[in-house]
Amino acid sequence: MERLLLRIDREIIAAGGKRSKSRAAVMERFFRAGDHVTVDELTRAVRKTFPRVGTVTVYRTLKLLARMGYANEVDFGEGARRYESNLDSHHDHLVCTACGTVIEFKDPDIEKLQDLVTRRHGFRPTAHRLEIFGLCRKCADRSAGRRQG
Amino acid sequence: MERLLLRIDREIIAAGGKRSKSRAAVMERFFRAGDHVTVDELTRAVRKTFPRVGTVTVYRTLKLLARMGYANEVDFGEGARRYESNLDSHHDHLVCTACGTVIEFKDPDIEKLQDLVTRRHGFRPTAHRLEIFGLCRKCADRSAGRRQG
DNA sequence: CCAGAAATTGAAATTCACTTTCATGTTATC
DNA sequence: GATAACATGAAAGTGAATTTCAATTTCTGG
Ligand SMILES: [Mn+2]
Ligand SMILES: [Mn+2]
Ligand SMILES: [Zn+2]
Ligand SMILES: [Zn+2]
Repeated sequence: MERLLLRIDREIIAAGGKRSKSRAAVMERFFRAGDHVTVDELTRAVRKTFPRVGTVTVYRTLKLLARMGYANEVDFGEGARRYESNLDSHHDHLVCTACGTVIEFKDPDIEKLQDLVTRRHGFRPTAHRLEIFGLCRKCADRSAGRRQG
Repeated sequence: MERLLLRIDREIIAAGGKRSKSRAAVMERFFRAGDHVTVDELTRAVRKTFPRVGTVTVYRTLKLLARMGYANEVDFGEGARRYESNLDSHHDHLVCTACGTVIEFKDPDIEKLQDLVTRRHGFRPTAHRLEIFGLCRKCADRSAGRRQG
């Protein structure tokens, strides 16, 4: 983690950038924070320790991390996009429309079938996203309980 | 098609609405148009025959059709959402990032595997979307050709 | 330590898709 | 055709995201 931040910093400098406290604070919080965070959420979190950090810097830092491959933009159709760290391998999402919980999953079989589909259409895939919306276990149980009294 | 429009009109009236020329024009164009159309695109198309139709009416009509189940909102992350008619059964999309072509596909095996995933997590699915981004056959060929001279 | 050059910051302005408002026009009903 | 309800569209309003720009910070190297 400390390692990661150093590595990213070095990469930024190698590309002609300079270090900065605000950006460092944003990055640290981002990689510590639970994933799938909005710019607004992250800004509030960062400001607990660095109250003067502007929203713009959070926008810029997350865009930068995404460009460098350390973060992913995701969009669950809520109106604001979310970011997740891109340190571990690809996964897809179950999104609870009641409580907002996001469950990550990997399914190699689905991925294989996706490859077949694209091949069948002469399509050369570069990225994909699979999102399943519905009720997480907790919310499903709750609504079932309510239904039965 | 004429049938469809009549049916929708009847449904609107049954719900306390009234007929309207603008809305009729939008609906007709929408169901004739190729799918995956933006509000802006559809507005321009409608205005070829009804120049006075406002963007707002297109927004409202598409929202209405979506609420009534005759249209779907889709979002390929371009900044503006798209609409498609919802007359035939569910499908997913291959989206060419070079030319914008959208290929629709159905894969029951993938859907089955999705069901397994959700079951494994005690998740009750209500909707999902699977989008694969990349190059369509044409664009893939073109870029391959360029690479080889 | 001290310029000076270049990158970074954040407040404010801007953009853009989309929604809301509201005065006016249309449609249905009696 | 009078009346009430609905639909329309121009204009104003929202809200997320981006751009602008003057001020600040970081780095270099004398
Ligand atoms: Mn994730
Ligand atoms: Mn489609
Ligand atoms: Zn839930
Ligand atoms: Zn293409």
